Amino acid sequence: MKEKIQEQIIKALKTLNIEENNFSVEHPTDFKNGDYSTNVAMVCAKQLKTNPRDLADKIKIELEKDLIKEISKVEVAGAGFINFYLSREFFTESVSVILNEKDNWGKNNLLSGKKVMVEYTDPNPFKPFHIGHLMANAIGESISRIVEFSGAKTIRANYQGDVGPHVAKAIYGILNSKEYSEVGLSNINGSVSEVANWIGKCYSEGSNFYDTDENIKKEIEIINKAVYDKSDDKINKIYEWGRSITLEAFEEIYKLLGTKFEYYFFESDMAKIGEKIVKENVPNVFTESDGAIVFHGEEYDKKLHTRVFINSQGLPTYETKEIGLTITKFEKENPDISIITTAIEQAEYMKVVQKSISIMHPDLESRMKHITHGMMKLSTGKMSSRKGNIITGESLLHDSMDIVLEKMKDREISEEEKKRISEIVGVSALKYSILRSSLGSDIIYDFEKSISFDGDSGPYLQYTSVRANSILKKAENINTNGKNEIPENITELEKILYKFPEVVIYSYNELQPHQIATYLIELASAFNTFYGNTQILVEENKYMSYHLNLIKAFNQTMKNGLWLLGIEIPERM
RNA sequence: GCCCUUGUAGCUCAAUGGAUAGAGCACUAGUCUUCGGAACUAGUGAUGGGGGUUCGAUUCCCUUCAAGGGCACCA
Repeated sequence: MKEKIQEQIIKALKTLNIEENNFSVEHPTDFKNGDYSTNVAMVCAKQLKTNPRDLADKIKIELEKDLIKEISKVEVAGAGFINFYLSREFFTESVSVILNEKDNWGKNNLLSGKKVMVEYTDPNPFKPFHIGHLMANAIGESISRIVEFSGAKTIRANYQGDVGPHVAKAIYGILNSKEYSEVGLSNINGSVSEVANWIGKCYSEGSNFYDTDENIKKEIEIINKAVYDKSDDKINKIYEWGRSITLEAFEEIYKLLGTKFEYYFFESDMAKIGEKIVKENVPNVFTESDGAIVFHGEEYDKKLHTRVFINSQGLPTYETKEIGLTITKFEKENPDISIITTAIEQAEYMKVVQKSISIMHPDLESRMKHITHGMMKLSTGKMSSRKGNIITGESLLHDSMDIVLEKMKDREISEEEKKRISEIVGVSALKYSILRSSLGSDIIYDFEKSISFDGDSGPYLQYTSVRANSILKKAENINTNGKNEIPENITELEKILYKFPEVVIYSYNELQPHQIATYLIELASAFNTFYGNTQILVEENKYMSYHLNLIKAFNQTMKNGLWLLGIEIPERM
């Protein structure tokens, strides 16, 4: 539609002998200024040395000579805006387009035939899955779906640190725990998530000892080495046990969150691959310095800095593993775009690593994208899994689910269904609170306020949908014959519905899921207004079919939009 | 010290260089409308400070203040 309007304007300019293509056609923020608006008169007025409003009037007259059927009215307003009002036919048609396209409504093919790999979540075995991981997961999943909606084949990947000092600290904590010393591993029982939490606690304790006791620090370093070379049977046993049980616990969370990964990469596998690449590229890319192998980022871009890739003891650092990972991804899948989602603290680091890769493989430079989210912070201070003052993802999910159960306590629904609903709604509350704001800035997590169930929230969107569904269900048995007139005035709901595909494209271009969230809130709010002052299922209503179609179109759009945020809609709530 | 982010209503967040800066929470006043009140209607209230570019700046540039992150052997 936008393109059609642009064509009309260019045609009008031609007859007026004006040359200008630097104007824009946009949606005005306020509906009373029309459905589309152009600034063309203001842009041209200066070079023609005329008053923008007079010029706008002239252009308007030209436009009106040959108006396309989708436009009912053209007006000049404000400082010289030309506003276009879409016609009744346009809106009626767009509702039927939605009903035809169903689950494909809103898709585009900007990435058709392309392959996109998205890496996100990245929790570490032996450490707790905290709200930062929850954040990365919600964002990464949404980005994956937005990319998928744009026609790409999407590959989801997860990168996990299964070696390193954190593992040794956890193992030390386990070895010195009361539970282990009494009975060994055989008697540490409980559900998978309970055991995983216990391991997380052992990590935190081991970490405290590491920081405060020199002797224990040395012990932990010995364990660390043993983990690397697998030289100690007792440690190997604990390692295998702890690794698999924490990974299993993560898997339970992914299931609840609705994520399914195609690839799991582990740091232990990436180190060797990266090390080989780094060593092969000394001295042309990497250089030796003080016994270590480093990359001087600032030599290529003064905003970058130097980082160590292989330390002076000959051990590969995280940077080297990142190279191994990146190259592995391209070798295995050769994605057209490789997206990585991490916290913002990795931003400067990633720029340096990606620069080093770009020098070795110039063709990859434009294909690597790093998106960052802010840090999740407690209102009481910074979270640290080392200090143990973290909120685990699991406890947060359960708190959220408990609130839903509490709200439903008087409803006559089976306990089993209530549990299922609490999962869908609880996850939605959490995901929405993460996805509602743009990526990049910090989220201050306040225990009381951060999960919302009304207003600007995930459950509000679900609730609106559930109500709409409820009407449609009741309408199934109603005879709508002869009730299919269409009112002349256009609802705000219709003025929002047709914009959905544009929002998806915008959201993809910016890689910003919150664009979808913001749109859906506007949409739900418009629906609730419509719902509030329209009587839909009364016998004498001649607009019944039109109203029901509008509700179906709303529901389809809400369903597709919530899918992009990784949120399901329950049958009832 | 250098580099990167971010400063919008009391709070949490929006705003593709455009029109009267939008929401939610909180607060105030209403709606018990039949189809689900996790709702609806209305009101109060904001661009850190100072310059500049522009017909037009929350948006771009400069400067200043403030917060967060990063800057060699952690991940």
